[in-house]
Amino acid sequence: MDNSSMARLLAQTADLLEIDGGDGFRIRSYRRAADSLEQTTIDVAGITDDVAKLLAIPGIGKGMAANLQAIAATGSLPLRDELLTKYGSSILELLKLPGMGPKTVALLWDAARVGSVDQLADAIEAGRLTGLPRMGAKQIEKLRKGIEEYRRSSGRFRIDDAEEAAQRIGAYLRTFPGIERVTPAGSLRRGRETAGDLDLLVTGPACEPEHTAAAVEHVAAFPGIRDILAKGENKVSFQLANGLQVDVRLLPTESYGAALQYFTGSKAHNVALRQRALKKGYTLSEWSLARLKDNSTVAAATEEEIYAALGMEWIPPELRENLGEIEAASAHKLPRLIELSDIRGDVHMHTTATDGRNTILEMAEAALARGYQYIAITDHSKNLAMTNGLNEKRALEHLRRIREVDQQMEGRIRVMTGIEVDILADGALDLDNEVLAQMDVVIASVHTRFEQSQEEMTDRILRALENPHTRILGHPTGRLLLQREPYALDLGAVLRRAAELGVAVEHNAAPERLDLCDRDLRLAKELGCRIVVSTDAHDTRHLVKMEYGVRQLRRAWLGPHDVLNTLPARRFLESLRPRKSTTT
DNA sequence: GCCGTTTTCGGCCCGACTGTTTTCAGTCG
Repeated sequence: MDNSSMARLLAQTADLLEIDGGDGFRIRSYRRAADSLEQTTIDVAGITDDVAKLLAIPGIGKGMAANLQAIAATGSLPLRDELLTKYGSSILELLKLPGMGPKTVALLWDAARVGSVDQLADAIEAGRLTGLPRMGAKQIEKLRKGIEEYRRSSGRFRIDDAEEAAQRIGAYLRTFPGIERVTPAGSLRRGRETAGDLDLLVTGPACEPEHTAAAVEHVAAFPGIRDILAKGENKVSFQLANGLQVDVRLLPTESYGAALQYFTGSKAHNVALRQRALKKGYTLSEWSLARLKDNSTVAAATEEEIYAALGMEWIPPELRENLGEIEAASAHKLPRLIELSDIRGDVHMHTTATDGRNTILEMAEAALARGYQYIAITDHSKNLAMTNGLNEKRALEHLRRIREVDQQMEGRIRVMTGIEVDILADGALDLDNEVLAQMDVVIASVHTRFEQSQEEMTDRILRALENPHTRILGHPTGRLLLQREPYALDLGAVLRRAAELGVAVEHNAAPERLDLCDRDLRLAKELGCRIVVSTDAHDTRHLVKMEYGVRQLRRAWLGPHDVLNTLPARRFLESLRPRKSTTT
């Protein structure tokens, strides 16, 4: 079992203990152990028979080591199983509803025997919640909305989870002699934020017609499979433990391009493309582009050939949504899209000073290794108490240390000073202007989404933009993917004002928080916003998430000139809103 | 349940906000 799966079991146990009213510190130690397993590079399953090595992992003591051994031996944890038996296997999904914490879950269980989202919906309909402590009309309405949202989003998976699964399965498939290429198609290849399922296209000698039997068996023997849904001559469909459905297709090499094109989609793009093929006297299928009159093949082995035969440039998968890309490709006027290698710096990251896991120096070294020319260290401000946010005094101390590291790097990489300052309910920033004035990069972000109306939230952010020290608006929509709606705000008004004032808007690249969707990014460009893409890294390893952010930018048709942090360090800083001097 | 000790037990991130409250419990970050 991999570390993430073990971590999930520990985290679930923590949630269950909390519902069960267990000791808070014991619960936290389970959470900490889970985090630790996510972070460590050690393969924990491989060392469970060596207690000394287990104890060397932070957050793992004698008790937790025994838990890990139990997991390795049985695939589960006795305490977790016991609690799931007590409360039912669906109890944890309730925690995903907004405003629903362990205490409320416990209350609903005790008072109404509600143990799942469906049961909660029934209980609300039947009016069984009215009269319960802390269950007023507003609270019940909030739950009702939360259930709707939950039902809408369940069934889709975050792109990084899908990607991780694709890589794991791909690595496994390639161990089979005769399997050469494994390519993800579908929404993963198009770079969407979520994927409903995973399409993997496989080619190689073992995938040629009439010879697929052994390869099919190999696919079906993938260790992570929960359930096989279908198994034919050239397709295996299965479900992973997390519910993600995977379709693996074995393809002859000569029709690989046609299949890749077909299964990459989108549907709208393919429909438009097929219409175009028909006009030219061709027919396009997952097997080939062929002449209508005699069914002879025109192109099939590569996508490039197919698009070329239709009189088009090859279209990057991110653009295939039938939003004008077919016309542009026909006129040979596709834009030069931004690429990961265009990014010269990452300007939003946290360190051990607040809730990050690496030091300033470690972040700088990791960014240097990625080939960046600069970074900005932007830790949290004091209002985020839970993260050990910086007050004025600590922020200035931190600024000094950032400058020291900058010196230490001797020009190999520029380390800019910065802060991610919190936007309070009234739109004020939670640090003194004298401190903000000394920072290279001031990112102002909303972190708390209390019940503000759309007007109030918009106003809150507009006020923050007016603060002359705000240089970047951080994660503007606060959307937590697949869990919450964005907090309602008039994004158009915010982006318009940001453009007027020269405040850059951040596209947060972290997949768990992809913030401006491709449509929002198109709007930002139309309105003339300066756009910054950054990872919000809390760990050196998070720096790679830049890749996901860049893919969203590509989906929005953005090029290198549309994004500020493709510029060299000095020009990047000059392109931000001018710094306000300290004294007025 | 972990940790760091003053080696045997006490400490373990905390402040803002909401709703249902008559003074506060619960959630969130």
